[in-house]
Amino acid sequence: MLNEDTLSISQNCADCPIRHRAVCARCESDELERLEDMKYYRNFEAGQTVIWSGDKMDFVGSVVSGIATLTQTMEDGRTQMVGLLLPSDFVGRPGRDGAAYDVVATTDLVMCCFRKKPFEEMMGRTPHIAQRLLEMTLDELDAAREWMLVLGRKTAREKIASLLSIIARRDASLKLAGSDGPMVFDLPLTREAMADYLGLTLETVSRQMSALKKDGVIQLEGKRHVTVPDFTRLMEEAGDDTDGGMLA
Amino acid sequence: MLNEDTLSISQNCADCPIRHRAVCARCESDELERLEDMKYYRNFEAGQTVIWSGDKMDFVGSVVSGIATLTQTMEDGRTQMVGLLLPSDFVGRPGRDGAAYDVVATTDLVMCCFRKKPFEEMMGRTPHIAQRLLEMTLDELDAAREWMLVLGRKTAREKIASLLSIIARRDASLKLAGSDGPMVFDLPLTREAMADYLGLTLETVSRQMSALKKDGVIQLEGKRHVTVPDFTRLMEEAGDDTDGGMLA
DNA sequence: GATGATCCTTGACCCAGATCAAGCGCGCGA
DNA sequence: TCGCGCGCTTGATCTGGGTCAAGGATCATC
Repeated sequence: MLNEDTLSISQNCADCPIRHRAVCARCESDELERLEDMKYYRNFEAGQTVIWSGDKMDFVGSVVSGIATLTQTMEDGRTQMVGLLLPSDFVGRPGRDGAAYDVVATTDLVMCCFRKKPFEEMMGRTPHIAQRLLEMTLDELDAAREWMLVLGRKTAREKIASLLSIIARRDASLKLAGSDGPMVFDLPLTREAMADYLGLTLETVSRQMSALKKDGVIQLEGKRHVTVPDFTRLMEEAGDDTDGGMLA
Repeated sequence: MLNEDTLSISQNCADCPIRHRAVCARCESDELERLEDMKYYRNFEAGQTVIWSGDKMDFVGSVVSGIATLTQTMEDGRTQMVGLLLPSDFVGRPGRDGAAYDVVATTDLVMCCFRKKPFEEMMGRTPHIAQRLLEMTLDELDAAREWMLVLGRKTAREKIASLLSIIARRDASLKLAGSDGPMVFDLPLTREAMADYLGLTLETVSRQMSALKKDGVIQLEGKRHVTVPDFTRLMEEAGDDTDGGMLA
């Protein structure tokens, strides 16, 4: 429960792995220098809670490496994941003090944090930071709305296929593109986390994973290592427009 | 299917009903003048489609009066509402050409539209427009995430209660606040639209409305006119933290 | 005042996914 | 090497909400 895991890895923005995709993507080197003054790194272990819903937040920041989840919980314990934070994703909301959601590290996690006050001030004086954040927020809003369709209208099988295709697509975009060969990746989520993402129980997740495997839509090695022999097939199972993701 | 309903009501920004809440909330009068050059009003009748998903959009804009819905539809016809657009809400995404969702007028609707190109340029040169849009987008993102919890984890009865409490709260905030008396409002949505919002069928919506009525949580006069004698009770039925909305 | 059309309600039945329960397999600490 | 815990699978049963079907209420048009 102690988040004192603050490790000041001396690291500078110039060779940051998320340099070109995070909030700071469009900053010039003099602006990066100013950002470096207000920034610090924090490390979290898999399973650790980064922020509790309702806590006061005195920082905002970016995921540098690892994966975290945004979740909302009702009093009786029902929980729903409302966001999946990947490297370069932004955490926290300028202009608001309390955290609205729990943030939990799913894997080991490194975050680049900015002290909130100075960051807000800088955002006021540096338009393209706000513009970049707007862009990122609009993308997140689109993702959230896509997810509303999944939660509201898709069957359990379609939900699982949707999640797998999202993770597969993201993984492919990291490991530089190309190659129509089978897609291979490791699931970063437990069955329970998948259930929380999809509004299902973990038993249903397990059953549908088994069904997709039996039907040859995916292959499983162990519980987490997934091979997708035919991505188009997976997309069909997800109920998505088959040609959907192919533009852009 | 003809949207030629363009009616140039001569109207100026100074006495616009959403002046202080829309994207232009923080604009000075000289900036408003520039906005007036690129703006025009459009009227739609209840039921008319404002934008088809996938269409090229050459404008962005704000809802001035009336209500519209943002919906997503799968090939087989399943549809999910992903946003409810109320006066002052923003439509369209700067920096993207195609519309991502269908926008449909639920009631008669007046929109204040800006030609997209000039608006984008102005946004580049006027930081507080982007900042205001960021603020609004972050609010929408929060609303979308709240809705993900509703869609993923709530029962039919809780879903209905959640929707009613949202509409009741919004209505109260318009009719200036105060008064612990019963809240009274008209539902702006058909049972089918409510179903699309909540990921239910219209039959289930109807049954749960009847159940809430029978249990005295709401009173119904006709199909649309709702009285909420005890808002706290409604919030409990929604499964929300009873004291949730009371801060701020 | 009949004739639809639209929107809504209610009933009967069914099924996808939840719930309850048992057990497997793998990694880890003693 | 054992045992124990965690993550996962699988089976049996239950149920909330979907599906199908039959009207009712209100309104506009003839």
